[in-house]
Amino acid sequence: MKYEDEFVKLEDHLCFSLYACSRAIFRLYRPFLDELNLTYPQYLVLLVLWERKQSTVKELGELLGLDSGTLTPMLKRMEAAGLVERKRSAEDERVVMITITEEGNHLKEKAVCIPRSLLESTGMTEEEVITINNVIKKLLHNVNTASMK
Amino acid sequence: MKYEDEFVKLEDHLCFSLYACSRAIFRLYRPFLDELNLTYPQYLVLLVLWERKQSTVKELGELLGLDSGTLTPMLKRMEAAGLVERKRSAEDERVVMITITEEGNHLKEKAVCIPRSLLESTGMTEEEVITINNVIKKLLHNVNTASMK
DNA sequence: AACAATTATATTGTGTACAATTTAAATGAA
DNA sequence: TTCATTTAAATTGTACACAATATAATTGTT
Repeated sequence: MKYEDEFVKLEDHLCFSLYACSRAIFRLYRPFLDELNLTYPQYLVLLVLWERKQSTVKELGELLGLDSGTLTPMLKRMEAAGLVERKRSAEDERVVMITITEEGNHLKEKAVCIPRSLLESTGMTEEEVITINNVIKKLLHNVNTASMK
Repeated sequence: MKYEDEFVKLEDHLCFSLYACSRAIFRLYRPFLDELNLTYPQYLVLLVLWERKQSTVKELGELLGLDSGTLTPMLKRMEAAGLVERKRSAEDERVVMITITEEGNHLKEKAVCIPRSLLESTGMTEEEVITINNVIKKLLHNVNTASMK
């Protein structure tokens, strides 16, 4: 009945565990991403573009849970680095199409080994990771549903 | 055998789920914390100080997984807001003691209801949250152990 | 058609994160 | 004791996050 009590400690805050854990995993990614000159959020954008070649800022925002205030400058940096192209759609001038470049696509080959490397460095089994991921995805869904109201 | 494959999708990246989920929960906290004029990381600092009244920058860094580059400016803002005091230790001039003020301590009464409110808004049971928290804390431990090597 | 409302990005401003470096104090070995 | 090493914070610089606002294009209503 922790949540009935007067005070919930830091360590009992699920939100803190998630926050600390995601940053701790960022740290594991860093040496691999440094190799590719990528930040973690940039890597996430590429994951989307490796799947579908092309996307809009709006769609990237929905998939990653980021807004244009975060994405616009990040995508400009990625464009400057030669990883993506930004072009206004001809049909709807409000929309900016983000397309992956040859160079951006080429990084995929160097990046595919990262998930397995990280899995090994934590010493966890693939099944464990998949199970936890499903739990977190369900939690994310609950939280997003809650924030709609 | 996802991790043996050529390519792991965004949604199968546990790290992305954790990252998205922790930011989604931040969003649930926001209206409550706005009321107290706190950011989420500042709330975390107060959680520590509500437990032990006093801490050092180093200790806060270890507990929260943040470094002085993040904490120093944040603690200065909290000092400016009247929530904490920053004072060099007399025994060891390198150490900065962070002490909670009357005002900072007073916020505790307004904040204790937050965890329960959030629990209710997600519609999850306390047992579920505790279970997930234990899973994530174990994962965090594994990740931190991995990064030592 | 005219114009209000909506939509997709961009911009501005504040607050983290964190690597890398700096500074000053304390510790330890010769 | 003396000086190299270590340690705790602070500083610098870059990159997110995100609220709030602005801008321009499209859609919906009358």
